[in-house]
Amino acid sequence: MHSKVTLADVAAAAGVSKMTASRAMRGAKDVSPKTVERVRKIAADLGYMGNYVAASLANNRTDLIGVVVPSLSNIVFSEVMSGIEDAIAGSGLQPFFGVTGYDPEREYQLVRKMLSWRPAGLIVTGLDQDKQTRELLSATSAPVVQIMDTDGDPVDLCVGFSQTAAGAGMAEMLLTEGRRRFGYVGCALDRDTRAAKRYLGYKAALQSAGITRVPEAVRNAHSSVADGKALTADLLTQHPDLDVIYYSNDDLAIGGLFHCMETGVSVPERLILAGFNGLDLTASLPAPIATTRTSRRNIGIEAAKSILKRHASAGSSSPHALKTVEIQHVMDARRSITSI
Amino acid sequence: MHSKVTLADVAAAAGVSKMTASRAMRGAKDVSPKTVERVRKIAADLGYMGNYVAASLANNRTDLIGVVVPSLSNIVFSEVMSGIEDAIAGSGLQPFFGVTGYDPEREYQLVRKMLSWRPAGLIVTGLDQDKQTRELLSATSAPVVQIMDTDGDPVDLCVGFSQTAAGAGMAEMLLTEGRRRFGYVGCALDRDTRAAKRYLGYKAALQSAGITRVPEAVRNAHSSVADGKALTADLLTQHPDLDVIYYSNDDLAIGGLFHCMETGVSVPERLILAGFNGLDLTASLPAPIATTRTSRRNIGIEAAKSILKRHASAGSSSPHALKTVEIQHVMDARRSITSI
DNA sequence: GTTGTTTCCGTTACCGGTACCGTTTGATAC
DNA sequence: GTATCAAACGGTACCGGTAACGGAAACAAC
Repeated sequence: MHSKVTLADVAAAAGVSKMTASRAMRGAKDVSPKTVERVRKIAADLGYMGNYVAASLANNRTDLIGVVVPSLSNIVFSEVMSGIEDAIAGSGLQPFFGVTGYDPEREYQLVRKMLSWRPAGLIVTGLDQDKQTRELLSATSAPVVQIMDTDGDPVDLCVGFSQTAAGAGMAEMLLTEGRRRFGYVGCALDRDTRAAKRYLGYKAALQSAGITRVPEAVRNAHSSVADGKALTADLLTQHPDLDVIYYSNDDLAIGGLFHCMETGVSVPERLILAGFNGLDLTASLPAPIATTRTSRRNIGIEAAKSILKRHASAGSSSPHALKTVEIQHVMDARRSITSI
Repeated sequence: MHSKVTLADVAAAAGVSKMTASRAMRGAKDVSPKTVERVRKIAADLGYMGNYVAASLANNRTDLIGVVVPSLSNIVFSEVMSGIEDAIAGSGLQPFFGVTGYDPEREYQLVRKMLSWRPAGLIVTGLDQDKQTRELLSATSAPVVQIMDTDGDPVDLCVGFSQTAAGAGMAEMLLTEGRRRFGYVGCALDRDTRAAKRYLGYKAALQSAGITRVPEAVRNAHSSVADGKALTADLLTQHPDLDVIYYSNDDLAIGGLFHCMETGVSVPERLILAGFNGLDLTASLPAPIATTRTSRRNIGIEAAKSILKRHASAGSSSPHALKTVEIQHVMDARRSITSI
């Protein structure tokens, strides 16, 4: 076992100073090729493994990017993370994730913890952190990217789209399809502020069209296909005349579709179902549902890129690198609505 | 801005030594309650934020748990991660994730990187790492948990179930259902060694029953519902007489189901479709498919727990804490097959 | 031969905490 | 009044690297 080989050991074995060994291992200049080779060989023989903790402390920066998401059971966030991964791959940076479970207190603790690691950047979901979390985020010198939402006031960088506009856009599309009797099914609107914003946009757009009555079936629980099925059944029992139902996401809408298939409600002829996210699955369903395709993968990619950009220019930055509060990238969810 | 407040600053402001400030912040003993209160107040006023990097270096341990998964687009791993999160919550430990994309080279690099952070533990997916990765894993003093698979030789701890047995179990169930004409649809079997193992178990069980001809449609690409649809179409065109198709996972099977619904093949009467994983979605489908329910959430939980256990006893451990190669927890996938 | 100019390497001083051990102080005991 | 002891706090030496600077040797130019 070679459990605790340090750089000093390698240096000693190679007959050079710690500093030279360090340079050789990192591929820095000011070392002769022969020495590099020798040091590396010895390091390999000894089973030396660098210590990021020490290195990070020494140069006062880590190569970690903290990523805060509300949930992992929602595939959307997995895809965001996947995009981040891809954008970062090869840059030497390393993402580390944390899950809040839509709990503001956990979010605060998580952000604190992450900042204690002095990350190279932070990516957090949404714009609606609570006050103390916001304070933390604005006090950091690391770049902070808020993603998935642009309806609000970003702390630093922001990559996403307007949730309100997405909801409104869907309503408008459905109106032009000639529908008039709108329903709504949602889950966890108390905590999922983005879903709530979509609902607001949806209702506002309908209101503008003179439609004020929007029967709803909501539940404050984690959303699932099974919930979509059950809530749709509830809603249609109460309001059998509906000709469109908007769901807070695709999972619920798919559940709704399955309910309709089992009870013989023809989709989309008699009833249009509209979800949100544009999951791959929706393209393969036996009957078409409407959805808003969100480019969540790209959101992850763009978020990571904007951190990389800052990171790259970090060395040459002016001493007082001001935080540029800006919306880096806005994806237009309104434009990516799948019509029926 | 209070960007670079260190413990020394806090100590100076409080009129105590760094050491006392450190103890006060950590809630260690040997500090008077008054002092603790004063120091903490000043720390809060100054916006002091601990530095995990420095702390970790000083006491030679981090509270990080590295988690290596092959993919994030597969919801199964999200759920594993979710289980890990839950089990760890409140323990002070912090998971950080990495994605290999089923690439052994990336897996090696990732494991190296993670170990360079001197984590409190490592959770990696599968038992089939390549040689150099295995060497890294066995050289570490941190506990290593390999998950999702027990058909092989674990480096240290292991939480999972036998993939081979799962495949065989499904075959046996289907045989007792009276089926005789078996097909198979799979994706990425070259890289997803666990799916490959299930297929082997499946074929072996069929062989024992005297069935040697198993038409297959496979594709070396990332699996999706759309692929399931397409591959099922291919397979049924070539072999319309099949009365059962086993898929390498639920996504593909769901795609198969959608294909059957669209082409009028009655499921499960004429054709049984069998997937793997037991996704929630499968319970809500308009027609029943068979699947193997894997308790992936529990796998995550148990894996994290076994690391916590080691972590807790780390202080009192003997100097030569031997690695105990053991299978900590085995879930029996064979027992959780959903019959039709 | 003297004076640059590279190239390569070592010395020193940290980075921001914590373990370990020593010291001071007040209280209690005798 | 002195001995004893626990509680509270400080000094020092690290943890394992790296930045910054300095210096010696090798090579070039004049």
